[in-house]
Parts: sequence; structure tokens; C-alpha cells
Amino acid sequence: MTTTSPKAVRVRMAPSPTGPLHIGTARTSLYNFLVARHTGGTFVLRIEDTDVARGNEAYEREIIEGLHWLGLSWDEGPQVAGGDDIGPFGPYRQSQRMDRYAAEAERLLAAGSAYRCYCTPDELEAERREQQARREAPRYSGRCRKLSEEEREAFETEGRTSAIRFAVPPEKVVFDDIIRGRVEFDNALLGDFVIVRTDGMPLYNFVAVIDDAAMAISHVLRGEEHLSNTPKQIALYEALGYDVPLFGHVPLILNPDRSKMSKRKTQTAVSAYRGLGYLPEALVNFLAFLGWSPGTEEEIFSLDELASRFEIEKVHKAGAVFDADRLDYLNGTYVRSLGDEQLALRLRPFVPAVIDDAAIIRLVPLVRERLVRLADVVELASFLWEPDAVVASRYEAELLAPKGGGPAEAALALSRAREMVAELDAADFSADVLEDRFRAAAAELGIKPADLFKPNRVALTGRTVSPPLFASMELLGRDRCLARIDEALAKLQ
RNA sequence: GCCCCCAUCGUCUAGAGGCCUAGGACGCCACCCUUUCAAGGUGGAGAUCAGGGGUUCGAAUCCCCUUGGGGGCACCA
Repeated sequence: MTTTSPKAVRVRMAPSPTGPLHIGTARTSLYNFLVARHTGGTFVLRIEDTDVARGNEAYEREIIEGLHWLGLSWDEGPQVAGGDDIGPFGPYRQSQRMDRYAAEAERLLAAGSAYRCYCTPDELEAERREQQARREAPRYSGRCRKLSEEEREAFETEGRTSAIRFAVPPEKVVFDDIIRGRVEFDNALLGDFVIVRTDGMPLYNFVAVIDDAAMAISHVLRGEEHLSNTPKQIALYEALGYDVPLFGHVPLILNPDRSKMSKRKTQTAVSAYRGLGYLPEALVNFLAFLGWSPGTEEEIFSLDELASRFEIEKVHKAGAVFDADRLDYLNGTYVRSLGDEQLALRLRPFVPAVIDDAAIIRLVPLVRERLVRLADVVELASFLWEPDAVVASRYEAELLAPKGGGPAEAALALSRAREMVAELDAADFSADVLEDRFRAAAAELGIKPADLFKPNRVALTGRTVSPPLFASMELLGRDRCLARIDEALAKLQ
């Protein structure tokens, strides 16, 4: 990394368990992971669960599971099973660090860098409305900042509870963002923001600073939506007497309309992609290239290869649209690159139990080149496990007919096939033999092979599109082929 | 409204002053292969580098302005 820091590289991901693992969080985590692996640094996982109202343990589990699934392993973080934390800077769950936050709030209070605010939500709301009416920026006036001792006591005896606000120094803040370059803000434009709520819960901008400092984070790499939080946090670092880390704000992932990627417009849950059968290596590869490129024409990279090439300084400034077509393409590429056993293993969760492991391996060659997502195996191969009646329920006379033909041509093709299948014993019932026989029959009948094949494809699978016919027949077996051809013939009566 | 950020084919991007009459990939369109669908192969359309000013012998690349887009302005993270 060219931005040399005297300290060792320590980066972190800090997801909040208020929802499923988001694609954007996954990509930011990936970038942090890649920086750590590229530099030999340390990757820390910290759970930001201070918002008890929205937080949820199930989400925490889901996020951790999703991160594992993607292969983003961390060096320090909370123990998953609820046991001890891993690493010297724990606990790594903010809900377990409350005493530290309280102590730091006290320090700030004592130093006069923070003060108690007794304003009620109604009062604040009224203040905001007035400001808006005057077309001013909505921000806290700071009136509790200069409360006298008597006024404070009056509020206390009145029974009012207080929040703690940070007295923002009205100065310009300049920092060199690793990705964006020099960025300037004027903190004089900011109101004093709350760092500890009335109910005692500390807030994000405050705890993130304390923890990043306590955990010796050297590079804070996060989403662009945090860019405007940075000057507030820098002011906090300084008031608290901490070293200010380096910041890098990665561009947003966008909906097709170029707004920030959101659930309403794009699927944002990593688990949803997993459920559809996207491979983690494909998703990682795809995400890595959303806002970064190694500058080569090569585009398929494993996590290790990405780690060796990744440079945070080369991450783009502009947002990138999430292009589902490209993800599909990459996924297909990864699926096709898998060996029989590997692909069978990945397919296992998508295929019913009646299809045993050995049968999945036999199925793999039929579907490999046709799968975009693993879940597509159902559409492609369900005829193998569907009862004959279900397949037959899809028959229609027009579907059964060969191109340009009618029921008569369909019946001819079907009955000829029935004869051939019937005279083959189980031992000879292979794709090769079937293909030879069928082609010979087509020649004998004086029809195009395709016209003999199509009615049988529909009869056997209930679909006009299927994996190669003869290999499908082999997997189906002689008896089921006969039964289905008979059903189709009956449909034509 | 205020603050901040951004800007190369529809999309992801290469490009760090001359190698650019802008390269690759996805998607799209043809054709080839082919029992359907895919996969694969070949070819094609597609970006006056948002617009306008500079700087320079020379700008997609540097500077300024405009326009457009986005993000943020919580007792959420």
C-alpha cells in the first residue's frame, strides 16, 4: 500500500445486525478483507449492535454465516457459538462494551467537550420546524451547551432525563481520503450531535470512533454514505485524544436507475443469491469488480488471486450499477468450471432426496452447460423425479407435434420410438445405442431426425426444452420411458 | 434548502499528456456448430471520452465553469 502508515495494517468490517447481510456490506467487507490479505494485515469483525430496538440475534447469525459462505474469514472477532472472542481487543460486540463507552462519555463531559442536553423530542422538533421555515439547515441550536448549574438542576428536579451531546468545535476539517483524495468539510455548519441517548445507549458516531481507536484500526474503509460522518468522527478522535486513522470511502453499489442499491429495486440480501444457487466464488469475483479492476483483460479470479492484486488506491470514485446479467454470466462460467463431484456436491441442496448422490453425479453432465444458477437444475431436470402423471399433465397435442406436423406425425414418431425402446433390454439401454437406433429409424422413415426426436422429448420430459434426449432417456430408464410414451400416445387419441 | 462526492459504449471497465481513428467483458444482433435449449466459435452494431472554456506542440487524461447524477444532513448504522 502506498499510503504507508507507521502502524500495522488493521482493517475491519462492522456490520449492524438490523437486517440480512446486504450486498453492499459484503462488498465493503470483501475490500477490507482483500486489503488485509494483500498487506499481511489483520482483519477484524466487530458487531455493531447498539441499536437494541432494531437489532436481532438471528440477523447476527445470518450475517456471520453469509460472511463465512463468501470465504471472508477474519482474524479477530466474536466467537460465533457465543463463547469467547478471538483476538486481544475484545469484546468485539458493541453491546458488550457499554462500560467503555460510558467511561469515555464521562471523560468528554469532564473535559467540557460534551454536555448534557435536556431538550425533549417535541422541543427539538419545534426547533427544526422553525429553522426550516426560515430556510436554514436543520441543526441543533446548542442551547443546553450554556446551561447554568441552576438551570441544569432545575431540569433534573423536574425529572427530565438528558442525552449527551458532543460540543463540535467550529473548525474546518480536512482529510486525505485514500480513494477520494483531499476532502474538506466545515464543522461550523454542524450542530452538536447526540453521542449518548436519553436512555443511556451510545450512538454510532461515538462508539465507532472509540472502537476503531481501541482496536487499533489503521484504515477505516467503508461505504461512501459515511463520507459526511467522517468530519464528525475526526473531531471526536481529537477530543478523545486518539490517533486519527486513514479513511477510504468506497463507492456505492447502484440500482439500474443509479440510485443507491436498495431492497425495493434490487435484491440486496446475500442469502437470496445463495438460495438461488449463485456460487460464492462467482459473487466474490463479481463484487470485487464493482468499483475496481486489476487492469488486466483477465477477469476470472479466485479470492487468493484477488488478494494478491487488490490495491485500495485503485478503487473507483464513482458508483457502479449492479448488473445482474454479468453476475449470471460469471456464475455460469464458475459452474461450468466445476468437476463432476464438485458440481454434484453443490447441486445436492437443490435436488430432492429421492435422487441419491450417485444419481446427481450422473445428472451433472446433462445440466452443467445449461445452468446459470444451481437452482436452475429443477427446471432442467425435474422430469427425472417427477411422477409420470405430473409429466403427462403438461402434454398438449401441439406440443407433441414435430415442427410443421400434427397429431398423426407425433403418433408415428412416438409409436416408432416405443417399438425401439421396447425391444431394448436394460443392459443395452444407453444413450449411444438409443441415438444409433433413433437415427436409423428416422432415415428409414424418411423424416428428419429432429422430427422424430421432438415428440419424444415432450413425451419424456413434458417440455420442449430439455437436456440431450438420449442421455435423459438413459437416466430415466427403459420402463419409465415406455410408460411416458404410452401416456403421450394416449393423449393423442 | 444546506454540505459533500462523482462523470469513458446500455452495463462493468482499460486508460495515470503522445502507444486511442478509445481496448476488453456482459448484454444485444448475425452467422457457424447442433436433436431442443445451452455451451462453444466467428463477425457486427454500440462512446464526437457529459457540455463549454482554458493549459500544452499535443488532452479521455491537468485546471476552471456549466450541466447532469448521487450521497448525507436522526436520541439509525
